[in-house]
Amino acid sequence: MVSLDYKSNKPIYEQIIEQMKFHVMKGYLKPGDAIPSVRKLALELNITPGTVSKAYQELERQQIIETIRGKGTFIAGEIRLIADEVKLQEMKKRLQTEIMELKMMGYDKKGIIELIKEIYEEMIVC
Amino acid sequence: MVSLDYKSNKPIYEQIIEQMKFHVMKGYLKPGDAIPSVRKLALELNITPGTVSKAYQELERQQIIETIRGKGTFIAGEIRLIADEVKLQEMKKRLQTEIMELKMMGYDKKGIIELIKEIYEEMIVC
Amino acid sequence: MVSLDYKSNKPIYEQIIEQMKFHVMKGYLKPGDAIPSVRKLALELNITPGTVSKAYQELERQQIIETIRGKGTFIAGEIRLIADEVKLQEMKKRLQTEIMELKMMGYDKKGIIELIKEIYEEMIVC
Amino acid sequence: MVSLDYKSNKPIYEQIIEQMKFHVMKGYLKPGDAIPSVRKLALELNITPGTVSKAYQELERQQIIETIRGKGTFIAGEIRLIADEVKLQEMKKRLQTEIMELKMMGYDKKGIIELIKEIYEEMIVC
DNA sequence: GTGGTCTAGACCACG
DNA sequence: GTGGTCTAGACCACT
Repeated sequence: MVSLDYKSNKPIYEQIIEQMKFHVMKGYLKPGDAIPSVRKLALELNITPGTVSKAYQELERQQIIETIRGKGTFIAGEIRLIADEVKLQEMKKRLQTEIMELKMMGYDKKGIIELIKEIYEEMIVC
Repeated sequence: MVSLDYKSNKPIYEQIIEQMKFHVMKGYLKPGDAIPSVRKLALELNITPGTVSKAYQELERQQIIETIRGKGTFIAGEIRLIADEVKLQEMKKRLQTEIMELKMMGYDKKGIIELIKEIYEEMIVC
Repeated sequence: MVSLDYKSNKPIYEQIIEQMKFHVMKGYLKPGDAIPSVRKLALELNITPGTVSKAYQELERQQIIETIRGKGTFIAGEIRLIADEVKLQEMKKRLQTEIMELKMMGYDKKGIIELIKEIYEEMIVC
Repeated sequence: MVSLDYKSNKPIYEQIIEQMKFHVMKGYLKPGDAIPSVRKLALELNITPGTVSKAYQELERQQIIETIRGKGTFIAGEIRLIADEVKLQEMKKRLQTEIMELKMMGYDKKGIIELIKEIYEEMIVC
């Protein structure tokens, strides 16, 4: 369900967050679905529970999941990331950096759009 | 020439790298142009020379700049980022994450492409 | 494991890099093996952690080692130095200089080849 | 006569030394031949006289050239680099490093010998 | 003047 | 515990 790249410089807990979001976006996880307990997932991924906990806390903060005391953790009912202006600006900045990098690698506007489309399609299909 | 966001979680040296690349891409810095000395830029940015040095060394590794011993640092002759497969894969992964976030914020394919175009245009113009 | 020549004009961090590569090549260090933590090696060698860190970062760039966040540093899975053309040219130039010196010291072609063989054998055996 | 690579990390003065030795080895410069004055070469190479002077001093120390006061600088009568044990050991160490690097790039013993031969031939011919 | 290296020490995020 | 970043200051070689 969740596969980690320990060598990546991206923190483990962020990888968990990302993949959970991915599963939700693709519909593998639907509102109300239960997700593994902190301990279970930690055991499964062979990491410390603290790391999983950190991921879950952030997911809860973003209202992707909900914890019901004594019951477990579930995908939230209505999922829609809060699109605050600050967050959007940060994203644009990151995208700007990536686009610059692509340009310097020789991609032109058309090539970049193509690449984005390609990534988009891949994401939806598989 | 370089402006830092000291609050950002992005390391200072990376910010310098990014902005130098930006200036090169936009043509503000052309091959052969001298860039500020390590000490000078450090003074200007109110950081230690070591941090500037780290940025410059990484830029040299990427063949964006060239240092001439005892003389200073200059924009390299031929600038073209090496597009090795590993690097490209990493970039695609990062872009995938951004696109996913956008989708979850409500953007559809068209909207995302629009956003990319917008960012691209802004980058070229200003 | 690593022994430094503090008098050498060769930077300490380069000496560390070189010796780590040596150990890998000789099989003393195998893929997956943990290498000493930055602090531990620094203590052992009586140098500052920053210097060790610099060496490790360069080794990671060359894909000799991999760092796992919060865990430590390990010998990479597949080790094969990337043989880009630029690097090879630099090496040839250095070798050319050495060979010239040897010639001027009186070595002829045969003698040089003998010397190279000798160095090669020593390297493998001990 | 002397062509410099300002971008190289090899000091200018060392490049001059090397090339002078090269010319001597190839016979372009013979014992008794005059070499340019410090100022002339400095002008020609567009560098400061101090750098040329440093190179000449080292060449004189190695008994490759001789300065005759009021006359100029000349290639020494009998040229044979002093092959002291220390120097040889340093060379072997450097060669060892290069060979290791080659091995890790995939060269085997035969390939390395081939490369050395190749470099040797190139050096003699051109 | 230039960049490169190193020290001694600090703080941080991650697991 | 781990590695990554940064500071403040030093020394060095090169030009």
